[in-house]
Amino acid sequence: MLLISHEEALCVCELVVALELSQPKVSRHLAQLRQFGLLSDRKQNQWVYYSINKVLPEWAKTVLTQTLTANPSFYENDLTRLNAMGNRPERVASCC
Amino acid sequence: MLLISHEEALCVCELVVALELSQPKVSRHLAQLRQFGLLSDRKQNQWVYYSINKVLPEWAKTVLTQTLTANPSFYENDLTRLNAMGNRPERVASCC
DNA sequence: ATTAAATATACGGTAAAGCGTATATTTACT
DNA sequence: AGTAAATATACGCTTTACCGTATATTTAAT
Repeated sequence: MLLISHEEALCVCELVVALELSQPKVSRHLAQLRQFGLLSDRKQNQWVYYSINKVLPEWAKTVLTQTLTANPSFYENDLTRLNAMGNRPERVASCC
Repeated sequence: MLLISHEEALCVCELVVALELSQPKVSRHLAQLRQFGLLSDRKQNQWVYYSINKVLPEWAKTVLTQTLTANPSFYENDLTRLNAMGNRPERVASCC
């Protein structure tokens, strides 16, 4: 959630690299977060991008951003791996 | 956590009534929250009062108060039962 | 001293979560 | 058409969480 919040949107394969978790594991967890309304997904070509659900109540968004900005250490390693990742899918203009 | 935050401090028997959960269940969960540094406890006569750990980082306190003030419905029923509770132990001046 | 209230915890069983593997599906590329 | 990449999901197993019951401990009241 923090990493996605920081990056606006991430696809499954990016999260697999950043979090160093298996693809089914990431996919399953994302499915749950989406199911419970925390994330939304958007399909683009062969990739599925997950982002923070924009209809989340304001207090929930505040909780996220507070946690994010106050704790860079929570995701710095993930971010390092993400930035070191080769072949990251390119975003298309239509999305943002 | 929300209820305790709202009430400053609650003892186990108050939480048992407010949450309508068994005494061992409440006690166990409180023990875990304390163990992980979220709550602190203070013994007073035969009661143990749990409160939000004051050394929690600022962002965590913000998360709590944001969630608390934005969602009274999360704990309104608990609060009703707590206020309807008879024989609530009296706080002693030495504590606050 | 005995009893009662408040709390904590040990034990055992049940329920839930979590994960790896295998596989299905969709899309892109040749 | 065939292959490869990205994603989702079903299945079975293992691990963890969770809870009720019983009981120990501490403190207060009689």
